[in-house]
Amino acid sequence: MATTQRGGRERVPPHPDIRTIGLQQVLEALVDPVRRLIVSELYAAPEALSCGTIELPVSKSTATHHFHVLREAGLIRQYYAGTSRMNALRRDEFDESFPGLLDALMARADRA
Amino acid sequence: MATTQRGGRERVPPHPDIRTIGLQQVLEALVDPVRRLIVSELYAAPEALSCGTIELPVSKSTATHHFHVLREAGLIRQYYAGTSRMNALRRDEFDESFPGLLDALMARADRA
DNA sequence: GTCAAACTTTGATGGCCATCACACTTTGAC
DNA sequence: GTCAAAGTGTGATGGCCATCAAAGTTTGAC
Repeated sequence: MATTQRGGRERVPPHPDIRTIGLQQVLEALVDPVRRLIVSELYAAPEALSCGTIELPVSKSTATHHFHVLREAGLIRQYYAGTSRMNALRRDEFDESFPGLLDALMARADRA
Repeated sequence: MATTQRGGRERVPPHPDIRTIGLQQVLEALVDPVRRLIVSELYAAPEALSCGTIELPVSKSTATHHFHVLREAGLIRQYYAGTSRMNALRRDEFDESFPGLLDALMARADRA
């Protein structure tokens, strides 16, 4: 009893309703270059990617932190596949709440 | 001699070439809610506004700091008119370098 | 010249956040 | 069961940045 899911720590993390998310939170998420790197990889990918397939210039625990922030800001959706955690952009939903924002940012993803 | 302009402190402050400005700097400028407030006032105004006409929830010295950051990020142009400092959005130039970004952000300027 | 208005500069302070190492958990393979 | 792989959680730390008060500067008005 109470083996794996103790204390409300879900295996599928909570995803906020994008309509409850403000511009401030989104900008705070996207101002970090590592997080923008993640988003641009997902933006370019045809499907979900595991955390490990995205090369990041930070430690694993920091990477976890960044994915967490992006999820809380409504930018990505996460789910487990085996021991890997998959990540996908919530692109359509996000575009509905913030029309044009993602495209405008990703158009410049390469140039610093 | 050496009355007003000592030490290279110009009365007309330097304005960067927008093409030299990166997305990172722009986002760092726009992530601050006070600075977004300034930008949205200028976005809505038909002409340049003096610092004083924009009501801000911070002290004067902090306001000066925010205008400085916005100028360095290529978002506004500043010039003196008497003892007032006027501010205007560098809208067309900025749109050329960051197409759609300002519009996408200002569309949400009200909602947090 | 004097004065007030409108900013600017300087220095100090506080809080937040990205970062890491280290220990831990979960899962799939053998 | 054992083991390795892939992340997660927990402090702790450091640096940066928004903020302010106080003193200074510049200008126009009188």
